[in-house]
Amino acid sequence: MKMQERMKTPPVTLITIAEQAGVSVMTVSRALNDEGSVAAKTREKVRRIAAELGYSPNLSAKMMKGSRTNVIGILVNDLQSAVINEIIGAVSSAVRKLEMDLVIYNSIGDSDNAPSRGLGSMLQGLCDGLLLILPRISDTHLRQLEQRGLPVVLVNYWRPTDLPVVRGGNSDAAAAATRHLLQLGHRRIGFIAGSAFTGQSQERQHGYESALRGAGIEVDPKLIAAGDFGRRSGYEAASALLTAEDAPTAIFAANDEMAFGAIDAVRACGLQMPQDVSVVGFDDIPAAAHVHPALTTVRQPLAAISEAAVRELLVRITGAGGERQRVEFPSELVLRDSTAKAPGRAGSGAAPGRAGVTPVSRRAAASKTASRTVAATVTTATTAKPPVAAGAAGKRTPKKA
Amino acid sequence: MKMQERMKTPPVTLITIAEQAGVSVMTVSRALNDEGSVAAKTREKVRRIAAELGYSPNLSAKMMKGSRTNVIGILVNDLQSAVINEIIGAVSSAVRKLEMDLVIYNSIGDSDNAPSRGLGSMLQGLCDGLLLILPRISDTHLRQLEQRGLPVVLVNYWRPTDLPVVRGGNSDAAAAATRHLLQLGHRRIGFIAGSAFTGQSQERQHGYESALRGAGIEVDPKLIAAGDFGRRSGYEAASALLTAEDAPTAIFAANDEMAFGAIDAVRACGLQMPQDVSVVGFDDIPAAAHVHPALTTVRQPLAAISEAAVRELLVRITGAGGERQRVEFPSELVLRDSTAKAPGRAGSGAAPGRAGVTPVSRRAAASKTASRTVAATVTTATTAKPPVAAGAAGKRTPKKA
DNA sequence: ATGAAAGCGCTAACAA
DNA sequence: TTGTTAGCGCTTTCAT
Repeated sequence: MKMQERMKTPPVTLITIAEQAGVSVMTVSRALNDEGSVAAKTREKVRRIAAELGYSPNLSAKMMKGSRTNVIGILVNDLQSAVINEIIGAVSSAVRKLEMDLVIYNSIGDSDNAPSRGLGSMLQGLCDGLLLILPRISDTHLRQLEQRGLPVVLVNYWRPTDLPVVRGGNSDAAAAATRHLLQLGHRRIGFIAGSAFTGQSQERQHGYESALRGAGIEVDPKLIAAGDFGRRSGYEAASALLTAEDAPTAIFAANDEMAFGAIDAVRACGLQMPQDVSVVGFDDIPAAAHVHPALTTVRQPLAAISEAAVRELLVRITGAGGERQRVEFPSELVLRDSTAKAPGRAGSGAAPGRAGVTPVSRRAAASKTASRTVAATVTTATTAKPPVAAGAAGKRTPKKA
Repeated sequence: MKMQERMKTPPVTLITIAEQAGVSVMTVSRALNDEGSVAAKTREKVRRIAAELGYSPNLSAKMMKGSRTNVIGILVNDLQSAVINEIIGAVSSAVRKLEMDLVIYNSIGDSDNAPSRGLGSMLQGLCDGLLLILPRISDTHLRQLEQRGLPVVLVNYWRPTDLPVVRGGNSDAAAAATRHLLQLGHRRIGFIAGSAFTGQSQERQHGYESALRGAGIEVDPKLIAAGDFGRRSGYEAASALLTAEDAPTAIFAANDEMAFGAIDAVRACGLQMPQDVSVVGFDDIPAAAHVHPALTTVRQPLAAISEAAVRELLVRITGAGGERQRVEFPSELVLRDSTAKAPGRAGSGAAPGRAGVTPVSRRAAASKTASRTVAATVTTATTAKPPVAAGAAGKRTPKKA
């Protein structure tokens, strides 16, 4: 016996069921899909047999006939990213509510050249529509997608495109974060930029710069350091900023990971957090509440974004109408313990609701993971009105279960 | 103009190419797949045209013919889980090396009843094989899968099954963690169990109990609390343990999330970490290094596990032979700052390499995210020898980029 | 209410 | 080397 034959049950098809039920294949199809008219008794019988046999439809065949598969696809390039994972989780819930299925396609590494191969699979087959999350995809490929006629919605994409986009505020919230630092009396505020793929870093930097200008402060290019959204790059950028002449008293990193790196750098320089240097991040990934000191950062309403993205996609799949090309949700500033009054200054103001709070009581609050959120300026959607009133001032951060 | 017709390019099929090239469909198929014999010149031409037209094969059609799709699927039930995400990332790399594609199917919520619907899609179509990661899947469904003849490999599954399993050590590492606490002088050590789905919590509890017995300590059921792997449940379980009579001086949680909750609970009880109470977790999720105090925990070699799982799956897909039914990798204890000598005791020993380290210097070490790892007992695989020599004592934790 | 036939895009098997 | 035929599982169309 050289070949140990595996006992595979031949797949159950409509034919199998039809034979068992003594009806035609077509009747079975109709019975199972609730389409056309089938005698109640027949449908009952067919369904029972299908259940008994453990029938499950062959999606490929279904799709080949051009009908809907009820599967929507997500294309991501970095499953390690906490933000992306939160979005995926939220999308997952939204999709489930619609009784549809979700398939995630990980195109990590396909930075620019080869995504078409993988895309092809999703495209041609399987899914009715595609959600692109923080794609590094090139414009060329975006256009290819569009032409295929497969419904596509971009999530958190900020570069110019004609494709529909659902996203969270960057610029306004970044400005709010910067103003928060200004109110604490900081005058030299460093910025650590991320990579440019999705355009988000640029938006955040824009908010940072406009807040400075709004306060009558010149933007100093020497205070702007380049990073790549990774923790290490945040460490290095912050180290450079802090050891340079006329170092900043506060650092605004374009994402939380880099902010973590910046915190490490502050300590490595022998400085105290937040007394000597304040640090602000962006994203409010779960770890942001758990680092020490807990990170003041900006949170996008990822659940709302995800739900809207799915809704937009569905509208395009069904052709129901009412598409929006741009949907934006305001982000909100989350105050925690990584920011404090600028050293050697009384501070020209205090954080809302936190005036006079000493570092000690701040830390106590941190241990309970409590934090307050402050509304960022509400971004008005380009072609649609802001779908939710997110970001009410003073709203409590929901505790993570 | 009521209906804004979308301009969809009709999909490029073999037929399109065949017409353009003036050959038959079959020749095109052969040319593109390098199968059969095709004149070099013809193949060249066909390929050029295919490229020009941006052809990408219809996977569904391909699969319907029963040929390989070069896609492997992952079935998960919780994309929010940090552990699962790390596994997925590692699997992703492994799959990419094989020039195959990866599709993730999120079956969250399908705890027991309805996974067949979603499973069906993956099964019937799309993928050549399936990796089940920490599935909550019922035995019935497992068996169904097996019978379909679709190659399946379970990752980190601990309940009894005939299906192939690749997993990381639980029991031995949990015993090592418990012995670590014992060496620090702790005698009353609480255990917070997780949910029972994958059998992992039971394994960890088993290690905990056997270590206690090995030290001649009776297992006290009152020291064992039930959780569900969520942070909140860890908080509640730890609160209960700490406020009970004869409270433990150390708590071993079956995963990091619950350990975080336990740390919160310790503080909420007005106790100091780690002077009054030591806490140990399991998993070493990224956040474990960033909480305060940094968490002593157990790390599974997820990269090795993932690679082995993919390899096992591929072996089954190709029928190349050399299958292993059980592959296990030893896990290792990661010492950080959440564990210290038992209060009011000299301690019957000290953690390897950390004797005499005061809390102060411990915290300093934490800020650099430095940690040491200690080998857990090596678990010998059931039907195969341990594939890697993971867990050398004293090995440095690789710094996260 | 039910059935028969055709065909989606592709490839295995045979034919030329 | 190339082409023809058939059919994968399903649904749409047109009959009955």
